[in-house]
Amino acid sequence: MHDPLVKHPGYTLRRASGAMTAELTQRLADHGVRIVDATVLLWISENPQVTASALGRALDIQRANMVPLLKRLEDAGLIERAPIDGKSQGLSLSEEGRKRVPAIEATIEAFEQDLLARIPLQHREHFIPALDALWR
Amino acid sequence: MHDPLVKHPGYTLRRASGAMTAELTQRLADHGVRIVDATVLLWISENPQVTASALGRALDIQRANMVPLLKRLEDAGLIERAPIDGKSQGLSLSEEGRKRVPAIEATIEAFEQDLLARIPLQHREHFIPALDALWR
DNA sequence: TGCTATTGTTGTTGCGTATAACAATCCAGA
DNA sequence: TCTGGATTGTTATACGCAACAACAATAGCA
Repeated sequence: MHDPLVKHPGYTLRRASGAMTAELTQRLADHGVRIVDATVLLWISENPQVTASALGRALDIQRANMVPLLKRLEDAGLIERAPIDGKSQGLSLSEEGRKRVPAIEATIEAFEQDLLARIPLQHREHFIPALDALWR
Repeated sequence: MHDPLVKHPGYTLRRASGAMTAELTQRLADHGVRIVDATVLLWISENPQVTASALGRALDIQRANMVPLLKRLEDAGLIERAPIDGKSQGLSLSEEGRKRVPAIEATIEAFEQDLLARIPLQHREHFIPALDALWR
């Protein structure tokens, strides 16, 4: 059967992204978090007191969609909110969050290493620069 | 604000894929089709009488999810089904489908070219080989 | 012939994202 | 200082895509 989309960068990009996303989702399931949860936790860890809106802008997540996401993390006892002023609230890791984020981070780091290791050596250094040109 | 995921290939891959997917979705909207519709149409065009199951296997789409997809294309008058035997049916482009697929294909080709053009020259030839290693 | 695998299908669920709207609050310019 | 526009968090709703379980009908092989 003939594949009309072999050698098409956009198609290849979508397929590769889908495969890697599925794998990371699987690995993070052991920690009870989704990819987007882990991403947000890492951002909050690195930027304490960041605001929900600012976080949404950085990750390209609509403000409205941050609501259930943060609620989930708060219900899981991983993050805390503290009012900054009358309308903004700063996000930070809770005690429990600080305890569990390192393992999540380690899982992500291991995944990233494994991903990179699958790319033939001669192409490896070009991977991130090429992708960066498509969205940064 | 510090981004904890800069230089992470998996994260970069997801972001680049998302950006490109959004752009292609936009471009294909002019033709009234989604990305997955266009992909299926191209496959059927290159493989007349292909079966729904075989198509699903090639594109990693569950058999069950092919049903509404093909129904949409059939309702739009773009494809036709012809029984192969008692349980399989061959898919092919309809008259209308053959008329409209070339423009859709041209849109995709233009998109792929534009995508590639955004990647700095020294990284360009490494793009597809690197991605292929992640899913093929 | 009989058993297993395959095909198309239905129904349901979950996840991620998009849009519109709203009240409360802020901030900067007149 | 006042005020109008922008921002923040939130609700509700919808869409697109993928996953799973189950089923009847059929095909193909032992």
